[in-house]
Amino acid sequence: MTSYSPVPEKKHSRIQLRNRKRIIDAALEVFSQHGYRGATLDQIAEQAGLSKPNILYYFDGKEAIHVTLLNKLMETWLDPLAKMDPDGDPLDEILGYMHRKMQMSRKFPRESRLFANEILQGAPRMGPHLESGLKPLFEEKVALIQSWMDDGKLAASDPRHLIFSIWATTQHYADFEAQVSVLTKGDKAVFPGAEAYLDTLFRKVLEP
Amino acid sequence: MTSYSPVPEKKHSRIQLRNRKRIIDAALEVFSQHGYRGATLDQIAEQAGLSKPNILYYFDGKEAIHVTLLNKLMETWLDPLAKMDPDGDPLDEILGYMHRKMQMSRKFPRESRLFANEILQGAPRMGPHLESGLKPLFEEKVALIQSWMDDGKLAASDPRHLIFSIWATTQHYADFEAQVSVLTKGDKAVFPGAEAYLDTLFRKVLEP
DNA sequence: CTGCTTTTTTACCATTTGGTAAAGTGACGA
DNA sequence: TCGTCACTTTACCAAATGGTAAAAAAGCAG
Repeated sequence: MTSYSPVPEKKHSRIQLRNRKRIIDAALEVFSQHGYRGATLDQIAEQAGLSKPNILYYFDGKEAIHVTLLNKLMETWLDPLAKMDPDGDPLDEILGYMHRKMQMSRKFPRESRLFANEILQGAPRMGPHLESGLKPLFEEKVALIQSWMDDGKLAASDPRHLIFSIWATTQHYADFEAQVSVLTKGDKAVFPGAEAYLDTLFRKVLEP
Repeated sequence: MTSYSPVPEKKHSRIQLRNRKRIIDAALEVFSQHGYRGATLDQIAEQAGLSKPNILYYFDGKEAIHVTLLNKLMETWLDPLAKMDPDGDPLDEILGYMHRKMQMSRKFPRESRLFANEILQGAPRMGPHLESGLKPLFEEKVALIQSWMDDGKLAASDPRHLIFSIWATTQHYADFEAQVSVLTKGDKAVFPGAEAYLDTLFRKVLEP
């Protein structure tokens, strides 16, 4: 069992904890804005309020920071889907999921863009995580939705493309914010409008 | 009037034309895969089969290549939307638009990722184009769709979010291909399935 | 206080990368 | 065949960037 920390085993002092958190926060800011290659250790250092060598005291390198960040956020990212309840009302569960994803776009746009960047580049540092983290969850929920459709509780369609369309439409507002904001300038209620629109949209596809 | 070309005015020899095209093609490949900062002139040079200084003989620099590329592709990118016909059948026109966008994702995924990269980073080299190229067209079509809705030819909803959702869902298959392919491994008919699903989806929102 | 460990800084380094100067090569008309 | 102009290559350079070594400073247990 190797550790990411420079200290061999889990010896996390208060300073250790505080600075590692600072670095991860700074890295989220910088990586999500510039992508992996576009981000520099100097930028992360400045954002974190630490010197570059000091950052390398806490992490083994640029890539280690990025991987740690991705790992840390993976659970948060999958959480809304994991919360989809097999025992709940099918329509409520899926619309609820869509709304939770929308909240993610609204509250965590940096996290959204971080993942978007990584996937766009072909997921070079996240391939394994897609297989081991996302895929099983995806398949579980696809099967769940399929069973709801088979039971006639939802209109039949391809559950995989349904999930893709939820991801696409909700993440769009975070990932393509630069474009959305140009095209909706002056509208203070873009997110509420989007939520209302998507609610109607998915309700119409899903209602039996 | 300044020109991008090293030759002051429009003196485009055969070699000039051929090599500029090679460079643009190579740049599309490299920029779409690695993003602006991630791409290097050496990569573009190798892909183009030319030396780096030779590339700089044809273009003023990395940024000039990127800007030229973006400009060249802008029209192609907006074309499907521009083709939406005010005199056509509303439902056919919008679904037709969606299908044309889907074709773009299928046939020009690199172009899609190029734009996605640029927007994700906040459109630093495309801001003006969004304002001058995309925005007027967007607003024209929003007004058109709104008038169709006002006339009762389509179910009422927010035309802006409708267009966003078409962009999001169709481009998803190109931009997040790395993720889609992991989750649909073995399925040879992802695109046809997506098209059928999206056809149903938008038909249900749009039908009055 | 004291000695030891953890943390931070200073001073570097090697590589990569965008870019340039200038010499060389080739095509083509007079 | 020669001169000119368009194109290409060779040999560089300065800045940026990821990373390191080692000294200095700060914590902290006794």
